[in-house]
Amino acid sequence: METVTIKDIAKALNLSTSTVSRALRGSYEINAETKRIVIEYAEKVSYSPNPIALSLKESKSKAIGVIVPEIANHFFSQAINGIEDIANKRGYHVVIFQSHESYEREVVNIQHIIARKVDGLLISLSGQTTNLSHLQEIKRKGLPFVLFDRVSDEIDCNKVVADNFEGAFKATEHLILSGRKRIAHITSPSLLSITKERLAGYKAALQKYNIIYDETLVKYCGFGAEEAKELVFEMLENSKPDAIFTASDRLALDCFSAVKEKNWAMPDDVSFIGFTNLKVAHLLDPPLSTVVQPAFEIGQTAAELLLDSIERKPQMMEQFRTIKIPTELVIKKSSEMDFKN
Amino acid sequence: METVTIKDIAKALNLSTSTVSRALRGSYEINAETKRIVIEYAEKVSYSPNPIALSLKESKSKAIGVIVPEIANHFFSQAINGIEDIANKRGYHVVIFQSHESYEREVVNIQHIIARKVDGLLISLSGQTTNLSHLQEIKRKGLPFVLFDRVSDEIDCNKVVADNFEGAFKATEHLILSGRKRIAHITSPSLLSITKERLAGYKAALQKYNIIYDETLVKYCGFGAEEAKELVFEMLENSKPDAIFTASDRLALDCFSAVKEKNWAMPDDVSFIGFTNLKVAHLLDPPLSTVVQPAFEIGQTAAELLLDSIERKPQMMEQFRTIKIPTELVIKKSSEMDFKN
DNA sequence: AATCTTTATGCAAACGTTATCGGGAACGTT
DNA sequence: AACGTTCCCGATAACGTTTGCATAAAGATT
Repeated sequence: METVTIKDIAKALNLSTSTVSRALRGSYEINAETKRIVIEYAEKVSYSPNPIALSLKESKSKAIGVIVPEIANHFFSQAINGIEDIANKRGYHVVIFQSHESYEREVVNIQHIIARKVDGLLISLSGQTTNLSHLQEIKRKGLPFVLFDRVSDEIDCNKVVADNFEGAFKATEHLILSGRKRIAHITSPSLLSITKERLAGYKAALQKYNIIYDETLVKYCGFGAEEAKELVFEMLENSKPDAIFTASDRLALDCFSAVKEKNWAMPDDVSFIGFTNLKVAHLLDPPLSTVVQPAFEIGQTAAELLLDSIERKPQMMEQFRTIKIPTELVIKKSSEMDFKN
Repeated sequence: METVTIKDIAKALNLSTSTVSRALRGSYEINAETKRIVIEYAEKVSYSPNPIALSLKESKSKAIGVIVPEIANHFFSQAINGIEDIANKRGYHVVIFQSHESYEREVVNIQHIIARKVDGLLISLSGQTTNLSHLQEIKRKGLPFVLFDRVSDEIDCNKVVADNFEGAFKATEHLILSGRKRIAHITSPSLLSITKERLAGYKAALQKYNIIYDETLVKYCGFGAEEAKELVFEMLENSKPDAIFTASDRLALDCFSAVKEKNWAMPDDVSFIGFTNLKVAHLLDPPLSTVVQPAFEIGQTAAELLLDSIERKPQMMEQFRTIKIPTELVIKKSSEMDFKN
């Protein structure tokens, strides 16, 4: 793995490393002719500076770290595309890690990634994360970071989220207006902030239309393989909902699948709408209504915020912001008007 | 971003950096008592070694780079999970880059990732890549790398692929056995090796059942947004296929969607089978038959091969291998028996 | 002619770590 | 008393780069 270094150039040209370094960076104090020679030679041997050495010296790396629960999730892979888009435009690399919804993996990932001297972090919390001391720690260290999508109230920092309240409200309202009364809400673990916000939107819509909130219709679902399915079976059996509104890509699919398995017809027996970014929603049977989060845009916004934060002069105190991005309601057959009413 | 270094520990404990370094690595030539003190103190101030400094010194980083066309593609995100699985178990990090099917981005990504001194590379070629000089270059430099899925015949190196011939053969044979005669094959750009192998499998199956190969039934499709759709429209119109067999996740979805848009019934008007890793295939309308590639396992195998290659003693010459992993045929309604025949 | 500027370059330190070498102290062996 | 061992530990160089400082040569100013 022979690589050309500044030293090699210096030796070949009978110059000192400092001169070469300065010539390459176009310093004014180097003779134009010397510069030309150095630059040409560097070009010829295809010199490229060693970013590791730079990182060591400067203690920064022009790289940002991203930690998401799962890249196989559409929402996150699209968000990462948004992050990459901005980061690359501004000259940064993106290093991606997955927590796989595990708190421990989230913590060790953060340690690893910090040790690698990234200039900042974009984090979407794992489903298991309750303790935020690892974040408090990086905040204390002064390492810039932005939370996105899966954020927490328990820490004051920059955040970018979809407007979960609004999305849930619109979805619930739509179900109500299409004649549904017993609307089930199957959602993520109760400690996630997305869960709380969506639940609040759901409740607000019920209230607006004077439907009494029935807590047996709300279920929190963890990340177990069969968990969602059993929950749906049990709910269909006992609570007899006439509509189901799910949070998250994963829940939408698992629950949708479970309803089909029981041969309940959608939308006739039960109307269905999910909070998802699935690209194939319109190809499902029946085509699936969704609340679509602008994942790409969320990623872009989070990256912008982070890079601004990184490049800010240290003296100027930062005012933390929470940016909310509107969602879009896409209605398909799975939640169309209930003609029985 | 105050970080504790070995120097700080040395100063605090009135020792030399070398002693601290050795104590931390448990060297036998350090007094047990001294070791204890150092280790305890390091623990207390939560020292963690600076991997950047190590990389600079050792010229290796315990990190491997992955370059894929698109993480939003199911096949690749699952493959990455397989890669991560092995890499983490063996103490390596994974740095992910996307080429977005662009040759130029592939090249600059490779440059970036090499400059960051990864210990090896896992690459799945972009759809645009024809020129392999960037790979020849890293081969010449002696940097270990493994090609997976999207590989090329034009370079001799380690490769891991699904058994594309077998998968295509089985899919085509299945269509024939269920009564189809005019089987269209919509596939990726002709220069990709997966394209050639799948086409070969398709042809072999036709031949086995004495069906004459009709080249108007084979279409190569690039990565344009509407390309696949128009191709399908045109094909349905002119070539009147009674079955469609597509390569890749992306093509399966785009073509499936196009067939539905034209209101051709599957499987009655046209039978459909795709080469895909879509998790939701069974939820589509109609449920989609697929040739499933063991993406996770391909990722694992490629990572194993790479790490072996990295950790091999330099003196022992490496024998390059190509590992083929069997595919699985999953039949659903979209390609069920044609009762009209 | 003496001094000051300017221009262009080199030297050396620093970032954090480890490996090589060397050496002092304590002990045992002749 | 002289020498060889063993046990611990420290100084230093090195990885590739940038930068503050020093300096040499040449030109400009008295």
